[in-house]
Amino acid sequence: MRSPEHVASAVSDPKLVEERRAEILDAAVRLFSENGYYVTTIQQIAKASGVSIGLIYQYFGDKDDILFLSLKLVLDRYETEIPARLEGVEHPVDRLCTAIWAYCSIVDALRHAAVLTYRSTKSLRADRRTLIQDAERKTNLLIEGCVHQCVAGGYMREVDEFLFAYQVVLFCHAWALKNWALRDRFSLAEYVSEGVKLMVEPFLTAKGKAALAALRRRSHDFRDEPARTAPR
Amino acid sequence: MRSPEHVASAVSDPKLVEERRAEILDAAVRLFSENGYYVTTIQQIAKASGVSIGLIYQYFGDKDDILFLSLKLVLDRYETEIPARLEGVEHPVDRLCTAIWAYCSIVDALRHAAVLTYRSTKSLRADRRTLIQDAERKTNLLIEGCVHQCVAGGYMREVDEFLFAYQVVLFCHAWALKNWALRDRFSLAEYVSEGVKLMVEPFLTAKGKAALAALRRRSHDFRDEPARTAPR
Amino acid sequence: MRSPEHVASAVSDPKLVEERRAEILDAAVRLFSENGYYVTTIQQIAKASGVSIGLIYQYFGDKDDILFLSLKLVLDRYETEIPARLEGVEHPVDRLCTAIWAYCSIVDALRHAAVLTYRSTKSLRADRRTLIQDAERKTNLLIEGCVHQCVAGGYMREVDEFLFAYQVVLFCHAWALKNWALRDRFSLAEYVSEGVKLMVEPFLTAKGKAALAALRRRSHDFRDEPARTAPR
Amino acid sequence: MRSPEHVASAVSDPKLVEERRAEILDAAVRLFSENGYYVTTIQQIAKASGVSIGLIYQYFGDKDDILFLSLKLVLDRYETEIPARLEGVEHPVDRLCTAIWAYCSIVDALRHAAVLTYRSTKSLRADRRTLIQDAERKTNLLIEGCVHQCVAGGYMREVDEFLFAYQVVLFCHAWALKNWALRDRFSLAEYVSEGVKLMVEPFLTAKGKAALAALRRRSHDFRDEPARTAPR
DNA sequence: AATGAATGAGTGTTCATTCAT
DNA sequence: TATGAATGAACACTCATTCAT
Repeated sequence: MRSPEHVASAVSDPKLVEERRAEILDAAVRLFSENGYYVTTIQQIAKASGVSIGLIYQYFGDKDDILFLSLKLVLDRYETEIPARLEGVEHPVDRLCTAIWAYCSIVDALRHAAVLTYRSTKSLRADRRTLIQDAERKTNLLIEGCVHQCVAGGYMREVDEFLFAYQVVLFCHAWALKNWALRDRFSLAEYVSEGVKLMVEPFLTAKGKAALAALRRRSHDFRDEPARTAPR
Repeated sequence: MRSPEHVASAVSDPKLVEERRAEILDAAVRLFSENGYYVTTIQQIAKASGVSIGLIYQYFGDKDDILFLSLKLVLDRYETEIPARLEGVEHPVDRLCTAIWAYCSIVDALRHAAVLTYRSTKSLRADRRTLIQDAERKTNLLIEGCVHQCVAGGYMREVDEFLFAYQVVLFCHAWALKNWALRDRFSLAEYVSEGVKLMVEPFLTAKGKAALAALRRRSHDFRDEPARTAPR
Repeated sequence: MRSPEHVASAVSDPKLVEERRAEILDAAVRLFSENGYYVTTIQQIAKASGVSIGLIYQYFGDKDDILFLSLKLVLDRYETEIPARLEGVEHPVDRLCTAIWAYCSIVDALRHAAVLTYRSTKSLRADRRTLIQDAERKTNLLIEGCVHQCVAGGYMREVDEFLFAYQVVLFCHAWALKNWALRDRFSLAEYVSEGVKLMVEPFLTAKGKAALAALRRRSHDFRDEPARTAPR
Repeated sequence: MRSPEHVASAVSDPKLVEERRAEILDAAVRLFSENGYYVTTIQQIAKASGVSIGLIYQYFGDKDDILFLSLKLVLDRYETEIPARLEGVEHPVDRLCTAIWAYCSIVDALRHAAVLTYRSTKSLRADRRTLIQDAERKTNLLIEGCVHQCVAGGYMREVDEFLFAYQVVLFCHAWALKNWALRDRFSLAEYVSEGVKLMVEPFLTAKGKAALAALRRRSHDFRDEPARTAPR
């Protein structure tokens, strides 16, 4: 999962590689997110992660590698945490709403890092870019799956599931991308709630609507839902 | 409109300033869009626009200025061309659909430049960034206005107009941002058409639905609509 | 005197050359004095003197020319004004003291420009530097002449007249060079008065001392002497 | 003493910083002295000191830093070597004359660098300029102390000690500043000897004169005095 | 005679990367 | 494995000078 795929290291002990890379990437993601890829220097990453410059080059081939794995780290969070949050949630409508809620709250936790994926994917070498796009597609499929179950279960009328899922994903990303415009008008919970009204509800069948109503009764519009994402 | 506001030039003749700046920005937008802000050098811009390095600094204070005016140029296109396309369009539903169509086709024409606004706005100096965000807000209001008329005219049921408009805008931007994922599945016309189905149709009242149906009869699902934006 | 010697102009009318050069040099001396030769740009000189950049190159060959004539202008002031102030002064001791007073007050009026001669003479092309040094020598001879008359007249005992004169000149220059250290402790009049005590008085014969005493009685220690240099 | 105060280095090992800075400053002082601050490029300093351009920026913040430490180096020489030469010299008159001799011979050894302090102090950032002026004041106090002892010991009649000392300092600096005019007329030893006659002797009391005469008998007018400054 | 737009070599400075220790 | 001093190509930006008008 935390795949070192495509990125070679001069260090042999895989456990050490794992560990050190995590430390360095942690600092890199923070710095890239705050200041951007080109503005962040290797020196800064070295200082922030408490290792020497030379060591960074033992664990990463070059700066592009660090960016790649930084972006991968963010996308892996989506891919890992959304399913984790869906665990135990059975009803398709519940699953879709929970997925939206989960995605938005992860984006909220990683706000700057989420923006980074938009800012810096193009700075990646072409082959790496494709890998990142593949990872994004995979996350989209998570959402698309939820949508499909809703449709298949008769809770939602037929839609272009691919595009529908993409809209949902964009909506979640927007919480980071356009936070400057949104934060004055919505809390995260309100944002998710409005998102459901805007994107999900209109497509629900009678059966689906009933499910959503039941869900709302239980969760008071998601408002009491504790943030399950560990804040960073 | 093509506002040189906030950016001073060493050259006095305003006509010449207008002209040269346009030439240089033209090259800059292209290069920034293709390769990114930091990767693009002033040398490259100079060569691509056929002027000397020194001359660029007679028309722009520094590289940040060039980025700012490049982004402004793109946003100004939205702000100018969407109203132009709406001219003569009367019916609120028609206006909303036309706005979506117009926005998407402008984004299509400026594909890389539209991505640039997401990639590089954060590279701007903070005060400049605010100006760009203001310009984005203004374009959003164009869409929001269309939505409001639909609601006020009873063609659409009540919605959070701000968020609705933002969803529409994101959808249009997505055509550029996620073109790598969308182009295999949709032509531009199909994309717009699906967008209407996904974002507009579900909210229309009976009256609104009738209007949309009439509209579709006339325009054959937008599919025959010629691209009215001058390609760049 | 205001010699355009060694500096060619593209403009033929000598009166115009005289006039324009004066305007430009006026600005140049001020800017060079305040900010230094290398920091001052031709653009700044053009703006400050109210002429175009191109015109400057009609009246001066290059930037070095402007520096040369700027320095020459300052040295010419010494050479012109010191004799002017000595006019009508007969007694050798009086002449020497008046020369010191005159030199110091010119330096005071041209404070920054006087510093410029120390800062920037070395920036001149070698052949030009020699010309400036010649001009300095000429001013020194003015002082040396006064010293010689004192000695010849029996008012002063024998000294190395050349070195004595140089000490006097340095003392006058120091008012500009070390103004940061001197201005808190002396007014200009006090400085000159102390200078006479330090450099002249110890060398006076009895006859010389009497002359100085008479002089002081008349001029109240120079303290009431009005500044005869037109401030610039 | 060789104070790196106010200038930070990216390199941690203080011994290495000391060493490298010395190498680089050595080249910088030479180049600045010969060609001036603005004409000297970092490239030249790098080449002359045998290090890379980048390395210079590991040891100095910017070019201004290099100038500051260059000037400081020169002033530190005065401050260190004059007291060193005075060590063991007891008699006040002897001390004053020795100080003059020492100062002049240091100036002689650092001829161009001494000129640099006059040429380039104003090129320094304002806060740095003040530090340099403070250093100059400190050296002046060295001379002033000698003068004071002469007066206190009854070897010299009362004078403005501050100004007297300044005259002495100017005289020493003049050996560098006006070397083009002086070298044809005086050897260094003659210059110092004449300086004593011009500045010191006239103020000596009978007691002071006797001391000077004794001194001269011992040192044969300073003429045999070996240059104790290591030439650079 | 006068203008000022245009030029581009040259500057200080940065920073990814290497490599001796 | 780990360090961080050392490198130098590459960058943004400046400014003396030219020249068409």
